[in-house]
Amino acid sequence: MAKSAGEAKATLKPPGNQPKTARGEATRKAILSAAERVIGAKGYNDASIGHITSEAGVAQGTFYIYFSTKEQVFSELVLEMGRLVRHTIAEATQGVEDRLEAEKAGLTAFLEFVCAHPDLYRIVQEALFVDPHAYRVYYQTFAAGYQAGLEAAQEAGQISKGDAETRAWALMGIGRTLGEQLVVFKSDKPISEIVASGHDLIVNGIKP
Amino acid sequence: MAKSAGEAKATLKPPGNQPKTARGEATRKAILSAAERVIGAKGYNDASIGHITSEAGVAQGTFYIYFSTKEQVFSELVLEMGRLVRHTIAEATQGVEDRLEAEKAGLTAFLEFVCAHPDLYRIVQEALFVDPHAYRVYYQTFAAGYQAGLEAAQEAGQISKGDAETRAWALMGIGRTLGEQLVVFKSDKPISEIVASGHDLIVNGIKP
DNA sequence: ATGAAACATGAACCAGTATTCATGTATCAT
DNA sequence: ATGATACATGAATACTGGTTCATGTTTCAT
Repeated sequence: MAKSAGEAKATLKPPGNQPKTARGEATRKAILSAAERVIGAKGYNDASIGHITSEAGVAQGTFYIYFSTKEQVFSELVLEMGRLVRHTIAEATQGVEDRLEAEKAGLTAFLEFVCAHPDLYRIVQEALFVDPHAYRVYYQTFAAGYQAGLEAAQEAGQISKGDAETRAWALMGIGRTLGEQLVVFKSDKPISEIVASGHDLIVNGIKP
Repeated sequence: MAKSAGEAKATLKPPGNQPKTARGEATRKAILSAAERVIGAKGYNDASIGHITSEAGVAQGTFYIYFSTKEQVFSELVLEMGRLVRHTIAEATQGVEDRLEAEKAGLTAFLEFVCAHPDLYRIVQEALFVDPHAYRVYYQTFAAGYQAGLEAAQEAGQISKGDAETRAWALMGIGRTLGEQLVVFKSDKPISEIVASGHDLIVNGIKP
């Protein structure tokens, strides 16, 4: 019942137009992927529709067959980034019983991900201005999952007691900034070293 | 000698025009402060010169008496933000002998600062796209200072040994994200609590 | 085959806005 | 007083770039 209504008037969003053919599907993907590269490289404002479509190898008007607005393609990228990151980390920590080990695996996976997708990484930051809602969703979803994980680990006695919400944000911040050091500031330090130092900090702190 | 040359051709930057009168000084400040509010609120692109000047209570042309370009006023804001933050933290940690205590004082000062200047905080993030150079300078300067402090504390045996560079970035990330939680996500958690939890994490880690 | 739906094109439209400029007005040293 | 310099104005300029549209072309069910 709730489902049938959603089709006619799109309870949540009018997504431009969804392709109905394999050809359309391919074109839409081409545009989306071009947008990722172009926006990631030049930023939202300097990335014109013309740039994006020419990178995708289609005419300018084609863009508006699949996206109703420039902002929409951006939002979609942010959403996709969120799903990808969470999926990547979930996969990497799958089956790791010890939380401290899971932290290490998660941090490693995250840093590898941002190295593989430097564009997407920058895009999320710009969302704070271009699409604040997407930005909030991105971080709040991530933080909520993180917090739940920490709380479970506390119950299990795998980590010390503490304010899981603040911890979640703080740990997220560590990953974020270390990722930025890699991608934005182009550090050549190997990921394994960064993870080792970062993880030691997370586990033991800095007290003598 | 070095000075006299600097005047004619500005070795470092042509700062639009520096005012030479108290009146000019005041106008320039008014524009800069209006720019902070407007850009902070609407973002760089949606903040037009018209918005800024009308907020400042001057005509549009007046802007170009003091700034040669829209980007320049932005850069100046980022630079100012950097100086302000570093100054604020330096002041707060002044004379605190123990590094662990200094961390707490610094984190508190930082969070209080971002609460007092939410606009400036957002502006720095946007610099990644609008003025990447200013962005890099901001974080690298901050990180370098942080790292030096950590290294000194290590020598003094006040904190454990570890990769000071990575630690500096990680700790910066904690402050950054906790500040964001406050300002962007409007958490109502009192700063003292956030600091307590964050500081405990920094000092002791999360191991059981 | 064939008509309709989906897809594609790129030139034209148009709104917004950064920047310039010709024309004033205030301030101050002499 | 008076000329010079700093400061202020706001309309005009110039250009960018998102979006639309009239016109094709491809795909596919029947």
